[in-house]
Amino acid sequence: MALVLTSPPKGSRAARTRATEDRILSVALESFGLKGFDSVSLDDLAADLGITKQAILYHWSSKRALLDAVIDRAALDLIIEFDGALSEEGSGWSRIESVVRRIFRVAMRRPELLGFIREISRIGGDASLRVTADLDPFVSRATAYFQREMDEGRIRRCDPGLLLVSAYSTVLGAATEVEVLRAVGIEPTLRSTVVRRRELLAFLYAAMVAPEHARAQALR
Amino acid sequence: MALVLTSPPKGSRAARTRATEDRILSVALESFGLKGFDSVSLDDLAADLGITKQAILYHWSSKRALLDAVIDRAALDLIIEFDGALSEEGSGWSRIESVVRRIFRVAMRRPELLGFIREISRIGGDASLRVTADLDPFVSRATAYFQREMDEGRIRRCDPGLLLVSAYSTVLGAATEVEVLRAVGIEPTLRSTVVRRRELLAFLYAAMVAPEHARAQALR
DNA sequence: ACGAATGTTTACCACTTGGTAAGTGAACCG
DNA sequence: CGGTTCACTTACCAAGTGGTAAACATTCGT
Repeated sequence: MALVLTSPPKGSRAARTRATEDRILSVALESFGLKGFDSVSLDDLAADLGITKQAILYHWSSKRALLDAVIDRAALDLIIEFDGALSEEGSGWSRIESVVRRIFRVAMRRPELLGFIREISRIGGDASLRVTADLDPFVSRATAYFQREMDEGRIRRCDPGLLLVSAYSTVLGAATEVEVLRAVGIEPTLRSTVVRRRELLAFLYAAMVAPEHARAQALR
Repeated sequence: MALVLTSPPKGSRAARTRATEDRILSVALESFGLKGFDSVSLDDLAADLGITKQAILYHWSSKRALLDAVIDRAALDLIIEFDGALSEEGSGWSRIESVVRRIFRVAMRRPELLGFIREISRIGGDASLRVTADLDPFVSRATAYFQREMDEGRIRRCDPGLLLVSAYSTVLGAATEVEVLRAVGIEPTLRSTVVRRRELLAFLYAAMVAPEHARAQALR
């Protein structure tokens, strides 16, 4: 009876509460990201979690409040996934390359995370403001990084914000638009993903790297 | 009494029926595209149209059947919007440029149309299959076009399907990811859209045009 | 050991959902 | 003209929605 993993409570009450809220946020993020906020009822969530809807409403006073919490967690997850790449060493292009690889990895392993950001964009209003605010520090770091790379002539000079958007939507699209891939006759298998990533890197490389720098690198 | 525009029925009964169905499809496309399929109830649609929900269910037997009809109409609209660009004259790059301009125009004037395609991708299943089937002829034309351009050395050689996806998601993203733009500090005004389009064209140009060809063009 | 705080459940509610059944008035056709 | 078809409405319904109230069990502080 000592080590039954299901019912017997482990850890302090506070710890278990945290664990429960964590589980709820996880499942909610996954469901909202894949199916959409309105398509997932509190009863659905509760059923997935093996609890009742009212247990969820105990931790957050409304479905909307739960959404806010999920937004915060998604932003945190995103930052954790990507911020490290910006801190990695390596020259300009290799760092961008590592970010792209990371996005692909996230898109494959956690499609719900990127889907959730899309969903929030569509919901708009306060939800968008919240995720924007949550991600602001990260966005600042990224644009500052682009700016530096441009100043040092390693990537083509242009508006850093727009470059970020272009790169973001290109990578996110290539990583997530499964249906579009299917439409052009590409089944999204692991192998095709590798090919896609390689093509995309070439695409981005040609678009971003400053011509002089590319020539200089090639001559080495 | 003769020219009251509201109530008095005009045209044959068949014509009026067609007009009603057309209105329903228009409003449904707009609502589904902007708010999502599950977020829009039949009552919402009916209220927007000034009719009753049952009038909608008279023309289509279920909400799902209505969705299928909206998919067909969205695909038709897309093809009408874009297919012409593929037929325009002009050299390789200028044709691509005109397609990009057209997508931006559509994204600005009819955001619901591109949003709807995204929504269908998320719904998946039969809905995705349907839109894929609807768009197949158009996709075939586009990839064939890319293939030809590559064969004649006007754009970089790569998988035409992947190139289409990259270009598609880049343009669609830059045109529609309003919230992301906001996050990087760009308010989506008309002027910023023009700037974005110009930057994006440079981005795509650098990525797609074959280097030799670009040099040859530049030397002219 | 005991009362209080905490996390969860059962019971319930008003409202909305997609969908059905039956009725109504106008347009069409003989 | 008279009946039938058509486009649509009014009247419902069962299931599901987010949310409230209260009961209940466990764990905590004392």
